[in-house]
Order: sequence, then structure tokens, then C-alpha cells
Amino acid sequence: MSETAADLVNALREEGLRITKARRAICEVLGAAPDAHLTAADIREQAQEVIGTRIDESTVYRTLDTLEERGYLHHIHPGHAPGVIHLSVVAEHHHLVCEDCGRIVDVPLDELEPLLEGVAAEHGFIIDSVHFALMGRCWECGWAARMKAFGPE
Amino acid sequence: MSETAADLVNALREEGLRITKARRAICEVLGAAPDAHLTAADIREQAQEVIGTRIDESTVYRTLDTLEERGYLHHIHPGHAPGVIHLSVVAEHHHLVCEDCGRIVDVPLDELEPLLEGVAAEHGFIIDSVHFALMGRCWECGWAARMKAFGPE
DNA sequence: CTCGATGCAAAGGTTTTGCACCAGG
DNA sequence: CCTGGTGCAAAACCTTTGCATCGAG
Repeated sequence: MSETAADLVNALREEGLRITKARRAICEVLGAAPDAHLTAADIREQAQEVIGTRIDESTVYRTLDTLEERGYLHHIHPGHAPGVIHLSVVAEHHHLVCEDCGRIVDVPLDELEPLLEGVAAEHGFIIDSVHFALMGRCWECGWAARMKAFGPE
Repeated sequence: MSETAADLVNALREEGLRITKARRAICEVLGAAPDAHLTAADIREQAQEVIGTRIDESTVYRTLDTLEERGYLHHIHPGHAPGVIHLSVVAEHHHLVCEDCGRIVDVPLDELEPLLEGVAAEHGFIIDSVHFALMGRCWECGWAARMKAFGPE
């Protein structure tokens, strides 16, 4: 078990939550790839492999909710795609999501946070930087699109 | 019929698209409140009132898709809430969405666009500024949350 | 033993799709 | 006419909820 996963489990224990097979497996998955961009479905699949038995979707969602309530993780909304889960212990960052291929690129918070915070504050807002994704096109897909645009002529 | 709505209809005609009752009504709704933040359901409801007959959801979605493909509108993803439709002719802006009350505040593009563009470019991304929302808390909800935090003690 | 967590089933809300029919140009 | 647009029905998709049962502490 990864150190991160163990930390997570211990944290849950200290919160007075029960350590079940499903939860341990989910923590394992999250801890194994702390900087991955996993959906609930991904996590469920991998967690099932870890323990070799079925875990219900509802269990996954409820566990993730619990973990998020306690501040151990966040989720973001990458456009149309399903929500992406995100460990809080990992250095926080913004997300650039490619609308074409779904690729997600991380941008260190300090590159954008101060700017966003300032502008938001002027409009009476407190920005929640870890809860949204910036949409756009990655270099590859942007290039493909330009090629296509030039092609037909 | 608002001028904006008429422009939209004319634009559709010039694209060789057919002007149906449903489409005219939808254009009417969009043109009537060009800077509103409407969901597909809102648009459907209002469009039905305009013509007094039923319009199917699928028709609304297909019409909006068509309009978006041709560049007459955009949609954004305000977190968990349904997608929000947005006329392109209106001065474009970023959106701050309150996670608690759903309120949406507009931020002129020029306040953020250059900053976002620069950072995104460093990561090989071309930002699509009109296709996402920045999440956070509006002043009112942030205040309510702080009161609640202080209350129980 | 007790309460919290699970699985199962069902529903929720939004958006998409297939198909036969209708109507715009 | 003829093709594109519509309504209807059904499904897809992600997520949430109710309820009886199970198992961690």
C-alpha cells in the first residue's frame, strides 16, 4: 500500500469513519496515482481489481462524497465529460482540458491564482480554484484542426 | 420581434437553413434577452409560450446545436447545473458561478483573457474562453457561510 | 450490539438518438 | 416534390436516493 493511501486510511480512522474493504480499495487507488485524473468509473474499476470483488457505483460516489466533505479530495468538471477526482494532498493546480481529445494539463496554482483572485474579488467573488477546468485545445488537436481547415481547398 | 432575433433568423436563412415555427420562436427568446443566462429548458419553456404550441426538447437541443455549430451562440458548464446558453453577438465575457446559489456574474473578457491566454500558451493550449465557468462563492453566500461558521460556538 | 456502510434497484436530471411523418422552400 | 426539421419514444449517461442487510468497532 502506498504511503499516501495509508495516510488516507489513517485519516479516515481518526475521523471516526469505518474502514471497509471498499473504502480501503478506493484509498489505495487514489493513493497509487495521486496526480492522475480519474473519474468515478475509473476509480470503481480499479478498486474492484484491487479487492477482486464488486463495488457498487453508489458506494464509490458516497465514499468520494465523504472524502470530499472532509477535505481529502476535490472534483472538477471538465466540460461535457464526467467529473474528475483529485487528491487534495497533491500540490493544487488549475486544469486545462482539451475539448477535442479530453487531455488534461495541470497548471501550477501560482501561475493563475493571484490573477483570478484579484479579478473575482472586484466582482464580489471568492474563487474556488480547484473546482473548475479551463477549456481549450491542446497543441496537437489545434494543429489537426488547422490542417483540416487547410485541407479541403 | 427584437432586432437581434431578426438578425438571427436572417442569418439562418442565409445559411440555407429552414425557418420553422420552433426555430423562429427560439431565436425570438434568445434575441429578447441577449445577455440572459438561459438553460435549454428555459429556452424551451419561453419559446413554447411565444408560439403557444409544444416544442420538443430534442428540437431545442438540435436547434441550439445548429446555432452553435454556425457560431451564433456558445454554451458554458456551470458546475453541476445544466448548461447555459449564450448569444455570441453579445460582448463576450467570462462567467463567475456561485456554487451555493447559482448566481452568475459576468466578467469582461479583457480583464482575464490576456492573462489566461498567456499562461495557457506556455502549456501548449489555446484557451476557449467562452466555454467554461469559474466557480466560487458570491459575496452573499460567502458571508452566509462565515456567519454559519461563527454561529454554533 | 449498534450504527454506519454496502449492495441492489430504482429514479433523477440532462442530453442524445432512431424513426416515421410533416412542412418549408 | 424532396430534403431537412419535427415530435415522439426510447435510451444513454452520470449521479443520487430509499431500503433492507451486513459488518466494523
